[in-house]
Amino acid sequence: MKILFFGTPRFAEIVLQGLIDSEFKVVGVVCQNDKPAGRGNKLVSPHIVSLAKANGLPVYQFEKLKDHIEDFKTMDYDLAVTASYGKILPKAFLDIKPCINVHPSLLPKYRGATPIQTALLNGDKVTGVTIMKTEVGMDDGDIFVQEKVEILPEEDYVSLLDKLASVGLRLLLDTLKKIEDGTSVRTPQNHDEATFVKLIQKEDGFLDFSQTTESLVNKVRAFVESPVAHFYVGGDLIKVYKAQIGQFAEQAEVGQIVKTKKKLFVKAQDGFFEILRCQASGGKVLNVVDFLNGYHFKAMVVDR
RNA sequence: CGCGAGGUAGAGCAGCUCGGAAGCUCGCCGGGCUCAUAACCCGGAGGUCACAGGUUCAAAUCCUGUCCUCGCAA
Repeated sequence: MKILFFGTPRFAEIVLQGLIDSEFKVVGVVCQNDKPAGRGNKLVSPHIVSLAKANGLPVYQFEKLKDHIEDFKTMDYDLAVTASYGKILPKAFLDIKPCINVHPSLLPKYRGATPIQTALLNGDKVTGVTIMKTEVGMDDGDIFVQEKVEILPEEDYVSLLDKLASVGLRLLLDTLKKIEDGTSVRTPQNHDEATFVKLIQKEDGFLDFSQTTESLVNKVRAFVESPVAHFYVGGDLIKVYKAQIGQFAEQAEVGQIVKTKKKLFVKAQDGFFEILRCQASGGKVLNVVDFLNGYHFKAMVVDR
């Protein structure tokens, strides 16, 4: 079975790698356009482009799929697979060949672009992966298979994404086999139970210490890749990559910074938010011990 | 040429304005103290101050160029 793959970020990369290694033949990769990024605003290709090229696969980066329907019609493939492609596929494309999607949530829960972050933000203990038919509506197609995945307390966006992607890959390969055999079965979603996730804005990463330590830690876990949980002290930006609910028996005002030789806390609504890994502007991401060795606090209360 | 910060012991930083013996914290090695610690004391090893030129009696420090890292914006 020849597969045309649609996907852009890391989640898609993991799935694509698995497909390449499988018995199925990937005939091409469609991903988003190169974008100006980083210092100098140089044009940067999505990571997945190098993976595709390293495996000799043609890469298609179309501004609008709608304008390339004829191109797709002439392509030699049997089935399209989407995984975090990042764009809605037009009906004209979906009408050409069947298309299935890998979605990292227990649909109909968490439809949309940020299911993994949302599960972490909400402090969920369980999430999952769903293989479903790609339709015009957002993540509302019939379900082939779904599997629960436990979220461990120390898990963050990156580790959870890896776990979900590898489960998703296994389920996808399973489903592809069944489709090939003609034994696949799919059931409609219960649309009444559907929930939708929000897109993430940069300011969503701001740590407001009037919130609970648990919600702050969840924010760190969810946003570790982007936009990264952060706050300001004395005008300096501090990004937090790893944190936990701290154990510290002292009184302090909300937003006050408390440090010992090897530990760094910020008082939050209901306790101490302990920073384990962070970064100041211009510096590298550091474990808290290294950070404390050199960083000079310009204030001992976070900026509002 | 989008804006900005930085490269100094294994790690994180200070020193640079105003040129004149390489310093702090952590780690490491050795010793000591304590019922105990989110601890403490003594000693030790470890650095071509990113690289290359230039100015000077003298450069981590001033000037020029190169390489690398990071924050912002998009």
